[in-house]
Amino acid sequence: MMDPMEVRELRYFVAVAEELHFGRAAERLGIAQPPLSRAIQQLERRLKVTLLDRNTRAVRLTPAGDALLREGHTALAAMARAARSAQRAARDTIPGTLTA
Amino acid sequence: MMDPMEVRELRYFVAVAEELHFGRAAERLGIAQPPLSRAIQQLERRLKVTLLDRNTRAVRLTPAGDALLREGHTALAAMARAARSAQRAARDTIPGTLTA
DNA sequence: AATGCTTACGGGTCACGTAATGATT
DNA sequence: AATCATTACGTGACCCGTAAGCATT
Repeated sequence: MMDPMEVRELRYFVAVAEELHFGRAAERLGIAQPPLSRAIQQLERRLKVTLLDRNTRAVRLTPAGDALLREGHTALAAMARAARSAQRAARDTIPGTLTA
Repeated sequence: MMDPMEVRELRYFVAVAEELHFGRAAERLGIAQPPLSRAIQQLERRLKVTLLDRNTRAVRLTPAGDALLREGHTALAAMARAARSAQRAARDTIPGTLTA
């Protein structure tokens, strides 16, 4: 019932958290504001946590949002590293020198 | 054109890589074999890397697959940790003690 | 013939963009 | 009135399960 956070959601959140502005974040991500707004809501629902205060004009991070921003960078980096690691291993493999 | 690996794909791959058997991995994931098989193919296409040798009867890891399995665990853990970190920060926040 | 991965096919969900709405300055 | 996030609405892509296909033992 509580499935894991997806990379796309986290990427979107990081963009908003860094820009503190949905419009600029959407532009940076190459999407429109509405899907970005919805993705953040979905992530908040998934985690059952409020990540952003957008009461007034300004968008600000909640403590939970601040924590997710910091750990989020690490997590996204780890995902990217895993992918690169596989690609490097493939590149460094001389066809015929298999692990077996 | 080369978008990032998703958590679902990596989770599926780890299951197959650990079981070395699509049927058991699918059962463990609570899905059918076909979507699992397709997800692995999609991941291989995305990374442009062959992760599994399923020529003969047995399923075996390629060097790239082996690398992804090891780094993959770390990455999935980092994603889960980021989520928990946000939830913990929210829980530890007394309503009224905001960062501002 | 049995086992096991893959391809074919149909359906439901999800993510997106455009347009309209609401709220704040 | 202007700015900016959200909700409404329709469409295309994606993911899944069932069924059929194909290869190996």
